[in-house]
Amino acid sequence: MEHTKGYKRILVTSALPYANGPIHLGHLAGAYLPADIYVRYQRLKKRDVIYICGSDEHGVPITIAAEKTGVSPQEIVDEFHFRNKEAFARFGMSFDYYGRTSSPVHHKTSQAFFLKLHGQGVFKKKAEQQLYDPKAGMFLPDRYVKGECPQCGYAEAYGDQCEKCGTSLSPTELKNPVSALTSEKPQLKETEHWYIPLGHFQKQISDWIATRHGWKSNVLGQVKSWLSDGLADRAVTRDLSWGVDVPLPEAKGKVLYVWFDAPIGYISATKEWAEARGDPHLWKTYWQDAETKLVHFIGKDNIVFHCIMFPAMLMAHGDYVLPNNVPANEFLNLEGNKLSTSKNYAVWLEDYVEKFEVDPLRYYLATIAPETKDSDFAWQEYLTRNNSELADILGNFINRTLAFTNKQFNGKVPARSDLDDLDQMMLRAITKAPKEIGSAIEKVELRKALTVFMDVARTANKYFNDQEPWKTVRENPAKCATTINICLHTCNTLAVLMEPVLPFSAEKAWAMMGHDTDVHAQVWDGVAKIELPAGHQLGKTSILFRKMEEKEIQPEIERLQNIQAQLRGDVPVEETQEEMKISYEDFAKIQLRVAKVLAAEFVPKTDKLLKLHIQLGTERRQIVAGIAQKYSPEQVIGKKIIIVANLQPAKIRGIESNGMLLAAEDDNGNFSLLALDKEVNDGAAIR
RNA sequence: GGCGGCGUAGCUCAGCUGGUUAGAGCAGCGGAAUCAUAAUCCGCGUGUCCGGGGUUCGAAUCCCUGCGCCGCUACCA
Repeated sequence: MEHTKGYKRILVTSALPYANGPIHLGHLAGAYLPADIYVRYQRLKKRDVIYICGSDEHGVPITIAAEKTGVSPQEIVDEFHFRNKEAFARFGMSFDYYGRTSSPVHHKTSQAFFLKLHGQGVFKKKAEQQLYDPKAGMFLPDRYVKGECPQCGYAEAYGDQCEKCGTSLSPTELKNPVSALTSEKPQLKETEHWYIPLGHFQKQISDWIATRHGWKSNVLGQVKSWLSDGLADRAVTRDLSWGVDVPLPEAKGKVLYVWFDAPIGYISATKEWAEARGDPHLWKTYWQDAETKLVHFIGKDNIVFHCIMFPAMLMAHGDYVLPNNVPANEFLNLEGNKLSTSKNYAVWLEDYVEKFEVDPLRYYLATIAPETKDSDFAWQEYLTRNNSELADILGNFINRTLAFTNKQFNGKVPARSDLDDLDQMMLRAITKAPKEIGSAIEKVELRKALTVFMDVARTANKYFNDQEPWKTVRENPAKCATTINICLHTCNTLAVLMEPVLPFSAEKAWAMMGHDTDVHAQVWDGVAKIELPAGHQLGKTSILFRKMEEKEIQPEIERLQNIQAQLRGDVPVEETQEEMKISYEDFAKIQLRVAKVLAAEFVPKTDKLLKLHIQLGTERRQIVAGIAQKYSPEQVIGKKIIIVANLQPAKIRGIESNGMLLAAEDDNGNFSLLALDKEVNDGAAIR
């Protein structure tokens, strides 16, 4: 099942990650790791392959993130572009080029694409009524309109969805809508946009889909569902200041819709790659020559864009190849729950690489790749797979072989002599493995590939046991030499076969085998026949996969459990507190008073605590406050602060605290003691 | 509401176009071995294959239906 038959080159893309947040495990398992494994394998097969990715940097969520943090959209995308690029590199992602859609080449490319379609009369122009903020002087994206939810009455619903009851909305449905930018009441105003009439491509797309063999059932299912619903017109422009300007004089203040420009990012990034190689036209070979096999790796949320809209755009344009396959993955869950970027329920790649080894994560994620259904990442299982498979089966086989060779043969490859049945079976196993693993990777069945791969190491351990070289070393040295010779060849084979999934370990293993060549440049098909001549000196042996301990992953598990507990409401969360209305009587129970700080000192052996002596009119008290990370004793002595005077006394780290100081803290960790506007005497009550 | 995917041993999952006593890994139990990262190898158990109906000589595998989980999409058929 050589999918690659009939093709001269392969162009692989992974979904452009959206540059408003960091990369997490779900992204990796779905769109990035499978592609990287696929590409690394194709390189070892000596095929002409390039791997293209980059940051998707336009669209409303980015302008919202910018508003929120008070910086420009460009600053947001700069931050995440470089952070994500760096994190990917540390994870071993082998992109040939990692571009970004804010680049000039991309702007030019997508404008040219738009103009070509526009020139062919592909688009429809439609006028429609949209909400407009007169004070800000702009049309409001759905997310920028707030108002009362018509379903549940929640006052802070957004124009696209109510966060409270979950119903999806359109901005005109909201009662008492206001602009999120200026709080002005938005007005309906006419605006014009260009639409791509996808319905015109319905037949062409259906016919093309019908020729797609070997596509995954989940992908075909989604596509057919869309097709049977009938394809509708879809806007390719919108009123926004952040994005690729629509290259028409009458389209001032309009940009290309992000869904339209993002996939063109694959093309722009390929152009930039070609330029960087000093061959500016090379990109055309990969995008416009029918002998190119184009493969898009994505998550299931992206199916419609890569199987319907982008192909329709490419068909309309006419110069481009269409995707050969779109092996979309399902989603990865985390410890049994859905990942959530906004709730911080995720494992972030940049955090992971600071604390742990990369290859065990690549291995575990590949073994649980959500190929046919959602799968689950569990730290405990990650640890088990690392210890019992990578360390005990694969690593230990290589280690026992090398240790034995070092001890009995001075670290030199012993000569092979007559082969018995077991020897021949082992040799057959390593000859057969590249084909089997390869055909699984070719079909993007990574779990299968990994199972076959690990079975080679299992077989090798059995072979070692059955031949008992520790006995034959005395009784039959020639047989012992043969056994170890074959084990060493097996190690050599494993070192290359692990490269797509375990690139860093492959380098280590290859060096341990005494090679000074590049493991990434080996030839997949000939791997079992690579010669290790008798007398070849092996490199220095070291442990390939370290065993991990429970205590290393315990903090990670606890962190996730805490977040879940908060989401379930076991721990009160801010939102419910905000919502709770209290009576004046409730408020009156709290005595707030002004206090003057007389003395302050750090509480020994704590990070956060200060012990304060305060004056409340005629009364003196001692309180303990958790502000030491933000304020030193010197900074607070003499200050007038606000305290809760009638709080039950408590002992904190054994020190009595008779009251609580008030301070404000925002989401970004900005922290301030409450202070007074004018001078009043200490002890004054607050009402 | 419509559509799609999935529902198999304690856990995580394989089982292609229907055909011998339904499989693997992990966990558990027993044994062998001692070269090796307290590593390896061998043996052992359990399953109304989500429920119900149907097609067939024969279904985990095909069809219908109900339930559950996940996702896409929506008041428009």
